[in-house]
Amino acid sequence: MSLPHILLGLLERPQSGYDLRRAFEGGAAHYWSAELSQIYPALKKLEAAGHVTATEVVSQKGPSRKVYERTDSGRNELVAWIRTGPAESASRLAYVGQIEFAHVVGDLAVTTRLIDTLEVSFQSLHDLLVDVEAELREQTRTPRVLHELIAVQLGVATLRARLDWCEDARELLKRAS
Amino acid sequence: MSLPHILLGLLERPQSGYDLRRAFEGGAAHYWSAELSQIYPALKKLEAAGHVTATEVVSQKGPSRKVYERTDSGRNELVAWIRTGPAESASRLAYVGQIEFAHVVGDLAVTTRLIDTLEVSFQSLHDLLVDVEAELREQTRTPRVLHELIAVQLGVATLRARLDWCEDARELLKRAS
DNA sequence: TCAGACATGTAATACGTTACATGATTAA
DNA sequence: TTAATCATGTAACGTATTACATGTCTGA
Repeated sequence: MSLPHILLGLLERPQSGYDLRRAFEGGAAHYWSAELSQIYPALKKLEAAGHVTATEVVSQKGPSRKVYERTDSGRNELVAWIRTGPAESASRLAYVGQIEFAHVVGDLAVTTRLIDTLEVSFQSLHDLLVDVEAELREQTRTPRVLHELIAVQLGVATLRARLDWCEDARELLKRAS
Repeated sequence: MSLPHILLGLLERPQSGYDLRRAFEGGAAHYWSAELSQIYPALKKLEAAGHVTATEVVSQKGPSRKVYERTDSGRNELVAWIRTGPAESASRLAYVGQIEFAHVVGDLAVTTRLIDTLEVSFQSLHDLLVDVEAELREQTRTPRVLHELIAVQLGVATLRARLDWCEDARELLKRAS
């Protein structure tokens, strides 16, 4: 049950469901994602549980927004979740399987193409996270900023490692052909 | 629809459902996982589709096993999947959120404890993968071995990066306290 | 004899994606 | 005028976890 807790965390600042989805396309993309069809019901359940409150706000552009705000109860629930220790779950990176099994194709160029395509995705997320990291470095080092910095650095480190791997893997494939 | 394809890939060597689950606890753990309750129905569907065949084999220990073998049709399906390009999906690493939001706890020691616990998991998977990598390095460099090596190196590189991050993050937290 | 590994399965529940439904505002 | 973005929601379907159900063999 992580999505509700992730939403509670992101609601450090009051936001609408629509805003929260944009977080999953931006700085939060490296660790979580959810569709609007999952976010809206999740927010309703959090409201029913008293963890957030909703306020209808007239929007400048488009229909009126429902801005959600975290309550003390929601804050307590978030703290309790964090105190239970790391919420680890299994990785599901199908593309690694595709590479591992790609020998059945009988054409190393297919593997190289897989890696080239992956590299583009890795690079764009990496660049985005580096920007987020730079912004955080310019801010006063409050506990909040410190934690955000640590979290984004995990993403940057992971993506740097994967980008390096792309080069190394391509080199191994070139030597083998 | 990745699980069936992952299973087809792992069935490079004929195996039972029980065997396949053990793969997800071993060398395949860094990119995929599935429970037996998901594996058994998936194998049945693959059999119905003609992508695998099942053979009942009497076991030395315990009840008789159902050993699945990939057919030509299954091999073609696997190749087609790999040729469609990388199957990318969103990351879901709730523990990164826990760290990002941990400032609400108001106690940096909690964040440090999260990182310490994560480090233990990272280390054990890292060590396992390093062993797998070493074994592959000793084998003749066939295309199959080359691809397995490349895949496992992505896991090793990712985990090395995360282990380094654990140290760096702890250092930042120490300076801040 | 009893716990743990071996071995296969189904059922209930929870989580996540895609498709559907509606409508306003803005910029090209 | 028409496409894109803003904004909220439901329904249908697919994927994954937990719990249930059954039974054998081996070693302590």
